Amino acid sequence: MSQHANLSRRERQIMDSIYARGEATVLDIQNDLPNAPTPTAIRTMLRILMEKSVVRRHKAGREFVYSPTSARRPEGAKALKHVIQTFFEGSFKQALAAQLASEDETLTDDELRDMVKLIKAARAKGN
Amino acid sequence: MSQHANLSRRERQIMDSIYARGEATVLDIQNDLPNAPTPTAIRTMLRILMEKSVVRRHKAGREFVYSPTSARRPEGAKALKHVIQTFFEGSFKQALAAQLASEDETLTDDELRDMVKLIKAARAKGN
DNA sequence: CCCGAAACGCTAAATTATTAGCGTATCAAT
DNA sequence: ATTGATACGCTAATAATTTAGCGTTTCGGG
Repeated sequence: MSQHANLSRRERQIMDSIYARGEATVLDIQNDLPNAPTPTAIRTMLRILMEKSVVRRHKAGREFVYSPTSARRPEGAKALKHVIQTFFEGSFKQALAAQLASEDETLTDDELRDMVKLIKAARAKGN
Repeated sequence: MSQHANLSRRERQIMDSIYARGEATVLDIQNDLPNAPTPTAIRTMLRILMEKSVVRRHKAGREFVYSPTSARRPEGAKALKHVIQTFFEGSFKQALAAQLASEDETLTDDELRDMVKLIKAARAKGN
């Protein structure tokens, strides 16, 4: 199971921030968090997350930069799968339909065209 | 923002169970939860979730059946969007690519064909 | 009608999560 | 070298979550 699922609310929010950015400083994270606490509080969470081995860090100048220990794509795939399982009866197709029906259309025509290509390539490969 | 994001870990797990099933009894939920606590504990969480107005319930025979107050699809769309934002740089296309690349191929050829149709229809409509 | 099984709610206890306080270290500019 | 600004970690407090205990209710079968 994705480690993500076992994290507390704050821990997850912090991981979301780090994943969305690729890597992040304490201040980056503070900017992303809803009802952000003090930097010190965030550092405490980060220390815990390090103890759990879900983040690591390196020094950049005077400050630390935090990044996930698990690569983004695999984690994303798991998260995606979970959402599809929970809300779309396990059907990616339904998720796609929902996205296409979404009001705030974020998909450009170019992207749609690319997606068709991706799918066709997958079908070809599947044969 | 999706209410989902503000819930505690257990609350979220419970909501996931209810959403995945459409509706659920206490025992259903207990079956779904990792490290499931006693039914009484689950009832407490459900009571809290009711106070937060995220679930409602109705009686079926001797027991209660719980269901979400927010419809599944809109919630799913929000959850999906969040995952895409967090792990795929906001690009649904990338999420699709990840899914297609996924080892455990859950997408049948039929589904892929349908997806192409959906996309084409969306493009046509977009013009 | 009475009993046992199964479900329930309330409430208090225990565990976790979340936060801030406070003293220390680092760095750059004077 | 001293000062000021910024970042840090440890630790203890506060707050929230999570859990189980216990008495009550409900329902079906004897």
